[in-house]
Amino acid sequence: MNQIRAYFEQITLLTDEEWDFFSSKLKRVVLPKKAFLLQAGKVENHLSFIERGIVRHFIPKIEHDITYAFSFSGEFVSGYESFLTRKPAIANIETLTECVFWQVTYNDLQDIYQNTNAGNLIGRKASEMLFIEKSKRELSLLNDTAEERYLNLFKEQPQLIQFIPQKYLASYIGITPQALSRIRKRIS
Amino acid sequence: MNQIRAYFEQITLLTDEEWDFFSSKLKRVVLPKKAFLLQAGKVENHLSFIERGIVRHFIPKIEHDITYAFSFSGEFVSGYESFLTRKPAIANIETLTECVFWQVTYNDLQDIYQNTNAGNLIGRKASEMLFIEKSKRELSLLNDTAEERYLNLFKEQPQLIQFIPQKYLASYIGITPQALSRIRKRIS
DNA sequence: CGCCGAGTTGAACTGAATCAAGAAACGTGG
DNA sequence: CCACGTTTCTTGATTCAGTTCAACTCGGCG
Repeated sequence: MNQIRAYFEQITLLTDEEWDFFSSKLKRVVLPKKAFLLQAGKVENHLSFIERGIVRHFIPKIEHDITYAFSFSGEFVSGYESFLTRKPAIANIETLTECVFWQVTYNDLQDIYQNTNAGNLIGRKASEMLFIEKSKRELSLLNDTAEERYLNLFKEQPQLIQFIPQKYLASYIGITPQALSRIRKRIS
Repeated sequence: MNQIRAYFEQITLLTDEEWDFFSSKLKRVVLPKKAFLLQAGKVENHLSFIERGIVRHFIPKIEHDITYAFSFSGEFVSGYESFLTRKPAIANIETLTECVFWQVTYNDLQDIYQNTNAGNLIGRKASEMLFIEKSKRELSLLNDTAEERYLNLFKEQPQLIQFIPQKYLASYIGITPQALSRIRKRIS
């Protein structure tokens, strides 16, 4: 759990009381590979810190799913849209490896927001960071070619390519597995 | 300025003291059509509420700009990535009509965050909303065809189509003006 | 009146989708 | 630990949406 405190303290120093209050709300959860952290149609009730493992966010479709994000150890993960709006999630979140999470519930988080200054600040900063990430992704989708997105993925997340099946990477890039296979052939 | 207070009070009720503190920081700015609210390369120093008018966010490119967002009266606008990170903006923000803004500076906003509970809360909620919007856009770019994105624009922002030149809409959708012209012909 | 930017239309081209089939990798049970 | 079946990856042929380049029209403005 120390890595969670360290994560927060990149944003703001916590008193021991603040940390005790927050950490008392955390519950450790272990999921095997290919398990659902969140199912489409249900309301996301957790914010989860990934101690170990990789998860995939995807929209289920009849023809083929749309994988639109991955999350890794050392990051927070949630069906954040559903978590914030309290509406059913349209996405699934699935473990790609065995995962260890530390979870806080929605109600406990609201409690933290209301009772600690640090909580509200961290919540704001976290949302700001998420916004910035999505903004970068938007520009990449508008501006870069599929090949450029694949190469950027290599550069920024080399660990991805090893553990994540290509069909998911393809979907994340916005192309079919066949097209990704051809791109890989071309640039190798 | 009352519409700003109303905007905030969708999130949380403000005491008169809180509102007075906040509104004392606001400065009214009027810009003509085709003026820059923010220039790429400069650090965004303002968060601006649009009392009247429309602006366009775009990345300047040698070949052709990438228009990636619009903002309208009744909304806040900022080169938010630059504003948050204090790094030079990569985007321009340009008025498409004459505009009236109410602006708060970065330092004044930090002041508000530090000295009011409501400020931090509103900042968090605003960032959360922005994140949700960008998430929707991400899915639209990954999943929808250009034609679907155009039709969605019609449905959700009918006022856009009248006031915004098609070449900007085309860029926003992620296609060339020629392609948009053909789509319009096909569906009409 | 003439010019210029925006929009339209056409023709050739291109990156990726689709459909289809074969090869490789993976996991599950015996 | 091997054998089988399933899934993933690759490769080919065809189709399609959108790009690019180019020519032309239209409307507004100096």
